[in-house]
Amino acid sequence: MQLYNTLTRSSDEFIPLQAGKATLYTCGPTVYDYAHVGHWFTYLRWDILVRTLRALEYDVNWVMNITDVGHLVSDADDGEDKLEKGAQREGKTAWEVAEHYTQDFLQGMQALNMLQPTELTKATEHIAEQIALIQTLQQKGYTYTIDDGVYFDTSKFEGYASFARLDLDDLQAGARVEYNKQKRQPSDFALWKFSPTDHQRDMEWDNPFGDGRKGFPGWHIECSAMAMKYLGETIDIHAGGIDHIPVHHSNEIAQSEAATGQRFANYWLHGNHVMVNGEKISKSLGNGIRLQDLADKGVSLEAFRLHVLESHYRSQSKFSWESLEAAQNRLQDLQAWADLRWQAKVDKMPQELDDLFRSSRQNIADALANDLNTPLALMYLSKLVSHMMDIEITSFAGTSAEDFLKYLDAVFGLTLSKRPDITPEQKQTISDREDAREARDWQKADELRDLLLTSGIGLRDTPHGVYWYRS
RNA sequence: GGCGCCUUGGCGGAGUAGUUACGCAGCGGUCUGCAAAACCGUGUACAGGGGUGCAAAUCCCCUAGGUGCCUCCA
Repeated sequence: MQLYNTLTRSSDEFIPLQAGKATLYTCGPTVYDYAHVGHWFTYLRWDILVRTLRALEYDVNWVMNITDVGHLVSDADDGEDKLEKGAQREGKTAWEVAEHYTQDFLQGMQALNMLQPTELTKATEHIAEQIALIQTLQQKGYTYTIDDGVYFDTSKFEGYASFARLDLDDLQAGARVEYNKQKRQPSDFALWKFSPTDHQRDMEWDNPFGDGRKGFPGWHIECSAMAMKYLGETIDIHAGGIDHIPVHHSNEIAQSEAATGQRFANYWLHGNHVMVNGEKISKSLGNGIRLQDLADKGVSLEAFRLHVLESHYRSQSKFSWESLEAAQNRLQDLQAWADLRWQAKVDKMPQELDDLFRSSRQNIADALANDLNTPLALMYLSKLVSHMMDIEITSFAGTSAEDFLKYLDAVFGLTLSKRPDITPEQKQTISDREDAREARDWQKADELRDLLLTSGIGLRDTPHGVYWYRS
């Protein structure tokens, strides 16, 4: 499998540490607000990554974090983080806020038919691991403590700038207002923050770093601590949003590799952002469309998934209702095609068609294995479908058909193989309608057709005969 | 100010040198009891200018526009 690796800025052959196994860490949500479609784009990208790895028969050990503490709003000295801020806004405790949005996120994952990570880890449940990692960094001389917390000294980690290709001098020169004068370099980041003295935080823990003040972990340390706990000091693949390259992932690499002396991750994958009306999605722009908004507009989440697949994860995608409608139409065609498998007039596919399925499946697999080229993979599927809708409409039969649908569901996360046959009664109704048409009793024929429509069964009269589809 | 990325037909979106991408929508036609579908046909798409090559959407340079990061961010 080829993966575009941010570490090398090139498409590299994927070679796991252990043959046949793949360890994967993907950055999960910060649960202080509802996830918007941009978040789901990225999470669906990694869902496809896992599906592709599994289709290639890798045993995937996948960890995703839930950031439920410590994600600082800024470097300001106010000791405020997103959870605490969200809590203030909603009149709840930070714990309640985290729980609410965590549940919402998990429901979203399920609704989108996303795979479950092997481990879904909460930052608040790994405070001890984070403290231990910070202590290791202290012992190795990578940290310094100032009034508001323990910081990582990025100047002590050689190559800090190389991952993101940062120019630290320019970073310094061009840096905006520097809030924290005690920081040695602008790029230094908090490993641990002490609680503010003027108010009580909801989330805070005892720690060995200060003068007895309680505190909470910085954002970056959780990913390193949890990734290494579950996946080891070196992991195969680390994936996340493109925005994380210069800060979060640079920091993860610095603190992890400073602590262990080992390469943290061999492959770094970054998903590009999705734009709405030419702008990135952000709270300040008020364009944070949520899954609920899709449902309100009558867009199925499966259509949304297909829409995500229609662009490549590394290109800056566009989100629009028009595109979603196109995806919905495309999905309906795929579903109508999948329904053909119950209406075959032969026991097994003709050899020629069987060969076409085999080559299509190979092409799809190759496209996915080539840095997750989902749009190209869908092209091969569409070509096969239109060929069948054209001349092989009654030949979608046998285990080849079923296996192919299952393969599509496995790699794309669709539900084409799970679409059931219609009932014997419904089949009888179709047959009765055919009789009525034969007798040119159009009124009765139309009544029967309408009857089927009320149970979600549509009919198409084609030169190859009548066939049904679920609408 | 610094560092990147991008610009493909009405819309979305693949494609890193030589084949119809594909999808959605549209248009003309065939077929059809009707709706729908299906089938056939159809659009001089590669931001602009220059360069290299037998050959460029694809490589190089310039220009224009867009956009991302540098600050929390999928």
